[in-house]
Amino acid sequence: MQARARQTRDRLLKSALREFSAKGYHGAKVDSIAARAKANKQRIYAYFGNKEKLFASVLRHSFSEIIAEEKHLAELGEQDIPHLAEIILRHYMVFHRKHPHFWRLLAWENLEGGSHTAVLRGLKDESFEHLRSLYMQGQEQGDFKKDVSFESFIFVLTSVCFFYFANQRTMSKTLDLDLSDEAVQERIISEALALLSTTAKG
Amino acid sequence: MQARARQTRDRLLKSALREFSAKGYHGAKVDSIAARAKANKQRIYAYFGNKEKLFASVLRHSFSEIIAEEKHLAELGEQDIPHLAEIILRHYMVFHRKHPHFWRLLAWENLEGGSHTAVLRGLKDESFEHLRSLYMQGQEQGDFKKDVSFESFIFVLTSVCFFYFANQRTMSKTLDLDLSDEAVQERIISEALALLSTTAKG
Amino acid sequence: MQARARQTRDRLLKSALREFSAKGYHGAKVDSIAARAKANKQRIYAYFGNKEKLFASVLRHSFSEIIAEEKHLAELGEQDIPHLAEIILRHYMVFHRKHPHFWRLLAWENLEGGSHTAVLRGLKDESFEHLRSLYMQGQEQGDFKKDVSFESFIFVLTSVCFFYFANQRTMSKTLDLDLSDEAVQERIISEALALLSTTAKG
Amino acid sequence: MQARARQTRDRLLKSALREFSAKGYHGAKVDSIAARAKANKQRIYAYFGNKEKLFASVLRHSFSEIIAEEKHLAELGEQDIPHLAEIILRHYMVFHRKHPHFWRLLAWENLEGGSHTAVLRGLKDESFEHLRSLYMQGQEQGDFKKDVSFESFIFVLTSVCFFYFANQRTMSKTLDLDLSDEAVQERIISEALALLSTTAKG
DNA sequence: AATGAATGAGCATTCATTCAT
DNA sequence: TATGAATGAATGCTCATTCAT
Repeated sequence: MQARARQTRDRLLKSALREFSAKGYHGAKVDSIAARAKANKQRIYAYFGNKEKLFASVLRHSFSEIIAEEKHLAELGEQDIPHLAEIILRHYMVFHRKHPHFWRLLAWENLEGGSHTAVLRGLKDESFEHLRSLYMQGQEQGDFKKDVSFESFIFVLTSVCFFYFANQRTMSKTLDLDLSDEAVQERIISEALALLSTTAKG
Repeated sequence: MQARARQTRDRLLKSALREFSAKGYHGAKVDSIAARAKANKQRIYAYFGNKEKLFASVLRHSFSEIIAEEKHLAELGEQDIPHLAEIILRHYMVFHRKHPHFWRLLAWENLEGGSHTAVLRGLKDESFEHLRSLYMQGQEQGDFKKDVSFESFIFVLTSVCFFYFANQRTMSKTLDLDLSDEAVQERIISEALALLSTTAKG
Repeated sequence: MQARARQTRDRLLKSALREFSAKGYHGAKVDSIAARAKANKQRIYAYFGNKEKLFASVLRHSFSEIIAEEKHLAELGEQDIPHLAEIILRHYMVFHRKHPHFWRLLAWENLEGGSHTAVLRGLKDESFEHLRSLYMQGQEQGDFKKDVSFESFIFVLTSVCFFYFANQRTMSKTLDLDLSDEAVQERIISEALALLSTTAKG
Repeated sequence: MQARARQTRDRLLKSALREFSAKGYHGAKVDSIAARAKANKQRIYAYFGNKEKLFASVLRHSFSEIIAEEKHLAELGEQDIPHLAEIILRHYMVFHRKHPHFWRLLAWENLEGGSHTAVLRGLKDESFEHLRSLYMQGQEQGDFKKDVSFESFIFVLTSVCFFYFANQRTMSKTLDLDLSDEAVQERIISEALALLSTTAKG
């Protein structure tokens, strides 16, 4: 593949990411994707086969690119264990804010049948395994309750962060709070952490 | 409106709910909705105006029907305060399991622009206000931490339940747990409650 | 046919006249006609058969009603012969202004194939025959040129009047004159009469 | 635009002219236009935007093409002034016979709301201005009556020609004359000219 | 490699007409 | 007589995909 072709392909991927993220699979139009990429529509079929395969490519490509940034979590050390909940919670909040396409693509996937989900398998494994070992060490040390498994621990943290962004529109109305405001976000974070008094010492 | 018309209208609403819930606004097709309802396509325009208004009707109708069931929460009394977190968490888990369309419609709305969200305004207010007063009473009594507002409290509970269903597919893979299994669900619930040691007494 | 039915029928005819005149056969909608008449759509089929037959009825009914007013011309006497051109020209100008549906229905008919034209046959005959005899008498007397037949005479007069209304929109633009203005109309009339120096005496 | 595209576009324009001329804007169907042009329906939207814009294109294109033929009138010289009425009358009769779409499109426009008429503005101006100067010169020379403005003069001539074709069907019945017969046409022309004894000399 | 041209199935919506009460 | 309910064939327009240059 020549340099020019690579560039066209990249532009198409970027454009497709924005379209799919914004409008979902059915809402995104091949014409728009091509137009936004300033490429000829036909190139999509030349490079990706069809719309469906383009979607899968977008998922694979942007997820791996995004998740590459998660290294931060993989570099945590023993000294971080007592503040693990806060570190993770803040990490994901920053992460979602930085990568607004992530939760959207995930949500589309969960809604539209998840036929491309296979792509995701194993993507998070590494950092998760590291966090798991830190958490279990924390349980031994009495930092975390013994009756709360790592899965549940990470599940709750993940839920809050995802939900914060994914349901921002509707929850802002329900709670009469502007969740897009950073101050509000900070308040929710600190209060949620207070609620999750993770320590086993009570 | 005659009886026959009412029936046709109801069939259309039901069919539309299923279509919109399954495929979202753009993915749902008017033809399918009519076909599934065994009604003539034109009836949709006679009764609802157009696809968009049909969607709004579906939202309004099924949400109000669903939320009518939330009365359960509105009937909680003082004696329930100490177990409020558990009651709410279990309530929403049951609720989502029973009404699989709810989180889907909500998710589509959040993804597809949320232009119909106005419909939802005020729907939850009543039960929420009741819960809020119980929670604040609980704070006075020392059942709940004073530094955790009702908004954050309910936010975390809501997040976990919504996320449990909305991201079931992807999280099952990530955590290597079958979240559709009731036993797994029970485990997550109880561990999450352990994590949320809501009591102010430590 | 009962009184109520007769009223409904009449309202439908009136409404149909306005719709067909304004939008032509294809542009007029059965629903609109019924709605404007505040009648049930189905009545149209009960009373007239279908849209096409309704159109024919409108043509027949309103033409005969309109033309009944042409009696004025049938009452002209010998003393009017010298001013026949002016009388006829002014008559048709007033006529068209008073019955704006007339030229429209005629124009639709001429455009859309004229399949209903048979309806018109003989409608004008009476007054025409009277005018013809006056004109021929005028020719004998030297009021009119002998080399101009009645047909051509009436043709030119009719043309000017019809064209004045039928092409008002486009001719106003072409001539940069506001033909809907009564003063302009008067000017055109008198100048046209000057042009048609009908007298055989020069 | 490539050669093939240009051909397709031209075929569509031609087909659209026939359809719109025959059935008017509402009566013409996009499917028929495409079918008659042996082109894919979608091409209409690619080349013209939508039905409305196609109609405007047809109007603009065929009118300018037709009117290009009016040069004949723009080339008249001083020696033609005495016979101006006859020249113009015969010119328009030939013109209408040759371009049967012209009066039809005009008539549709006048009937259907004339929202596209703006397209026509200025199209005839040139030849009209030339005729106007010849006419005024003729008035000076005593060829034409001083009390008949150019507007009225041209109005009457235009009326007769337009009406002759536009109301051929209905007038043939009314006058019991076959206006489509060339001999009849010739008779009407010469008699009308006799009637319009334009000369100021009487 | 890239682009313009063409296609056919699909989609939301409308409309004349018929059926049932 | 009158009205509401239902139908099926359009109708203007879009879209993913393929063909030709």
